Amino acid sequence: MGESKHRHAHSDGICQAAETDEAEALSAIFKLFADKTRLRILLALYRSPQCGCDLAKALGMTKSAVSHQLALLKRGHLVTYKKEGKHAIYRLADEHVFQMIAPALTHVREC
Amino acid sequence: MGESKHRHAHSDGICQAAETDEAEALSAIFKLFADKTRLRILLALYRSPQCGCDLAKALGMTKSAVSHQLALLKRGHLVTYKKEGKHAIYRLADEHVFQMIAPALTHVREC
DNA sequence: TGAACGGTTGAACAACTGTTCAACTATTAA
DNA sequence: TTAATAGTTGAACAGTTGTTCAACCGTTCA
Repeated sequence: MGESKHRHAHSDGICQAAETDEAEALSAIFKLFADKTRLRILLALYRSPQCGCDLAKALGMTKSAVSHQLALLKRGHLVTYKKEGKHAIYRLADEHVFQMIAPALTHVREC
Repeated sequence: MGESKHRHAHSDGICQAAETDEAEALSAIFKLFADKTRLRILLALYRSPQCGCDLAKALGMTKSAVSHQLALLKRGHLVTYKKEGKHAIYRLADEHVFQMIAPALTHVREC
């Protein structure tokens, strides 16, 4: 119990991930962030929840392209939406999105 | 100064990223994490620095495949290496790697 | 009713990506 | 020297992925 082969006291969870196919699940999440369009959508929704129509205008892309990407983000539980008449208002699912992006931003700006 | 259109007090950095092509740089980093093999390499190096040869054995992959992925990780400043005789000892570049993976792991386990 | 708008969907295409293979360099040991 | 090991590299291939296009559904408003 008290002994450990690891250098890091907080590494148990991460080391476990290395040995199982949890790595596959992990990569699936990172894939969602690994696209410029999806990132811009997430960042726009972070600023304020909005409908797909406004997103398309803000990004200068077609409704279809945005809808396809939103579908992936929905499937990955990164965004939620509720229908309001003609519109579908999208918003970030939780604070994880911010917690994922912030350290990446730090890394970008330090390189 | 005191007023803000945003819901989040800590959002300035992130909102800036949405408007510039910093989103492209961001996605480039996430791409490095968005592959099972590269994640397994990073997680193995987190446990302990080691040579490419041992990595290949641990992952059950060819030296070539591992070397290709290590080259990408080097280019992205996620790992460093030093040559020691025949071997090249790889290690994580900094703590960012852990800070990027930890919240993703949380998200995986909560879904 | 019908037109306009918001949104979704599937197929098709081009672009990208990860692995394999073969050839190569460099170091170590016999 | 030769053989073996560690590692890199570029081309080629298959698999994946993001956008476009066209067709479609549901809601609103005239």
